[in-house]
Amino acid sequence: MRTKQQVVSEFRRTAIVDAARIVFARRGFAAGIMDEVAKEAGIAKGTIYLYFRSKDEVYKAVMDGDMKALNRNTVQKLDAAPSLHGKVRAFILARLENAEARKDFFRIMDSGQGSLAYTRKQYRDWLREPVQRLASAMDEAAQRGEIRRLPAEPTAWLIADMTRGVIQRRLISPASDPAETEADRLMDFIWPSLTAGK
Amino acid sequence: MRTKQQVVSEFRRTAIVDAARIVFARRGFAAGIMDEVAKEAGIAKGTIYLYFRSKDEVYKAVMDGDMKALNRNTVQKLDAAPSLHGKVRAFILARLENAEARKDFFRIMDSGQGSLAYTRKQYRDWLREPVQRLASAMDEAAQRGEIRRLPAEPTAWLIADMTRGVIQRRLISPASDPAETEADRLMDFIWPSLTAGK
DNA sequence: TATTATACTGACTGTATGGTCAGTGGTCCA
DNA sequence: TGGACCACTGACCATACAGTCAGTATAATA
Repeated sequence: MRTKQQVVSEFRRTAIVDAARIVFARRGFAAGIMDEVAKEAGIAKGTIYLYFRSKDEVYKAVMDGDMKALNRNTVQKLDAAPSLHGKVRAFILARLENAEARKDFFRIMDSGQGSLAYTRKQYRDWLREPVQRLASAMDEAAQRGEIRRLPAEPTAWLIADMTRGVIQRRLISPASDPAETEADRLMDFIWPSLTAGK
Repeated sequence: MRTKQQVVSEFRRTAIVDAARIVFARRGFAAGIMDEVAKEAGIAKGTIYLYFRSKDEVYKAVMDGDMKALNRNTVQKLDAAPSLHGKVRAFILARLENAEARKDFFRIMDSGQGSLAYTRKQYRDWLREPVQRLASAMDEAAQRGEIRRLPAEPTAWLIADMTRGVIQRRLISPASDPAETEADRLMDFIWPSLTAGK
């Protein structure tokens, strides 16, 4: 049973992280000032420092939370799809839609601002789980003869890289097509490559 | 005939831009302080402001110069290749090798720091020429029946996005394979997709 | 209701740094 | 040789902002 205290405390933490996400997305990490985060959260700046050690900690909290949610979401949709084709598409679509729904977060994460070293070091770890799921699915499909034999893990990373590249372009020049269309276009490109010679 | 004055002036500008590239790459834009740029260039800080209006201007000079050089290089190699396969590979390899050779610049450009808005707005324009060359080459090859018919420009952008994604990964986790190998791996993935059904 | 404990506030501090400008020294011409 | 010119210098200024902490409001307890 959580005490009233704990509930309030968690509420504040969440409010701060939410506010920080908005401010960092709007201005970037360096120009996203703590006074503004406080204002956005409707509290005094000092209060933030009751919950977080530093600006950097707040940044990490934003990144960690969103990244975990995104990866959970990706893995879930990937697992739910029956075929390999569906799984690859699910992976791509989950990333694209998330980028759409949470432009804020993706702008931060994309721009790699803030504790750069931290972001860099974490990036591969964050992505590892969904990518490895994808790789396993590809391995199994290859054994069933559905796709050609290819190095599953590098290829899965390649697909992740492609998706990321497309997301970045869509953030830069306002997305022209809906995520579904973009996912289909990507699949049109990827699938022949996986099945060539089959 | 350039006057002695002009020569010295150009020399200084270059020295400043070179120093700025190093410092910004080392620390990022925000933390790359002008005192350090001056020190790196072996001049006083005030001198920088004789040649550039602001820190932002210096940043733009770094980006513009490097971007133009990179694109010139890409187009040149692309044009030199005889076949479409060669052209696509040349495009990828040029980007990869440049990223390798000028990690500094790519770290800045990748991290999108500095005048963010500027970088974002320019990015598509910068890439447009090489990408459109690639698209034309693909169109021609499609007409010759070498590859399947597909929307050339979106596909060319996709290849550019893929390449960028791979470059980013190689910057994050120290590149394990030489650029040539990576280019081949990418081609193994891309080419079947372009020729599927042929 | 009085007392203690706890959460919160926001004015303030210290520092970092972009940009300035009065002064210096070297160069060139008369 | 003198002096006008100007590229260059670096101490200095103004500002912005992360983080602090003495003080206040609110809630819990007796």
